[in-house]
Amino acid sequence: MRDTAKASDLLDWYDTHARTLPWRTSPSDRAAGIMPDPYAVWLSEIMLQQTTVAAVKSYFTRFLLLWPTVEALAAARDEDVMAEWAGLGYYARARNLLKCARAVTELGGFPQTRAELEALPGIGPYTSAAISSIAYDHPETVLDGNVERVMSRLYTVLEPLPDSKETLRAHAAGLTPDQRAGDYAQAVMDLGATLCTPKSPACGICPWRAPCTARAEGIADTLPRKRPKAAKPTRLGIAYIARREDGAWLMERRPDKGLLGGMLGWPGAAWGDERVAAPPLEADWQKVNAEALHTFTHFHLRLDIHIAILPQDVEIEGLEFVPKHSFSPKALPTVMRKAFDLAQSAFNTASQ
DNA sequence: CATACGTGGGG
DNA sequence: TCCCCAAGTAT
Repeated sequence: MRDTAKASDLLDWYDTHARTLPWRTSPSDRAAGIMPDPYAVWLSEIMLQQTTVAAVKSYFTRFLLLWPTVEALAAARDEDVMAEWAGLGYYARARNLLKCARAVTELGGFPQTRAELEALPGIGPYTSAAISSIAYDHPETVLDGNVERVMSRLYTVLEPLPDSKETLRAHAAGLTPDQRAGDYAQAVMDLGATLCTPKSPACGICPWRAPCTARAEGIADTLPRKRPKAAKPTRLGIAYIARREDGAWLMERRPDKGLLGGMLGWPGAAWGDERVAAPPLEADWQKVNAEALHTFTHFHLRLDIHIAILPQDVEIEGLEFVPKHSFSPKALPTVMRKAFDLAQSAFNTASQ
């Protein structure tokens, strides 16, 4: 008879192979009663939503330096937080981060239960379970992309995602231990991230190699199955990048809802099937001989760049001039930074 | 329940 | 080059 997967085998593996991460309390420290700061757990989990560990590390460290407590973050200015989040993507997370920090401050601290956590902005089924287990050792079951992959292989779940999600959740719940819930949650995700990887899983050194049914059948690397994705259409647009004579840049704060919501960007017509020539004001606009190319989650974008120098006295309704000394390309979403880089080259060429 | 929502790295 | 994907959530 084949082995049954046991949490203890995974925990033993985690005790010696846990990754060292800036937001993580090691299994030996946890065993000694040292628990992580719930604020750090929450912050890291929000940043890690659909985002790689490598991308998150520097943002996490920077946020903790600037805002060491949830109260400090709650008191931050919105535009400062959005500027620091720039480049990390999924900007609704940053807006919800502030809402959540302010709600938690009002509550006097983070709640511990899944239900209470899930009532907060930006915290869904996965993140509530992650915080409750990692910060408080509540025996909640985390189900993220890693766990879905591990469970689909351990139990050979052939039904494609997302239809198989509840089946996978049941398997994951059956394995979740009452003790060391936080270590277990991080262990199963570490397993998915380091051994049970999407393309070439390292089954030979997996602590669950014996009970893994997909490995026994030689089909581990084909799971989980997923429904095919829709092709990405290409949209077109124009970015109008204007510099005032004193060096200030003409920019707009995008509305909170929708793509790049709450972020600073360049004025320009809405992106669609064709480029609509609608500059924000009359000026001697020059078309830059290069496009900014960018791919979002669900479409490709080709952005023409138009540049102009504006006189000192101009004002435009709904737009703002960002002074030279407070302007930083790093505070822009990546597509806007790409557009800026092309514009800057053009400005430099024009002035030579 | 399906879709919108970023980005950078790897195969 | 291009597609896949990464500690998902909101609507």
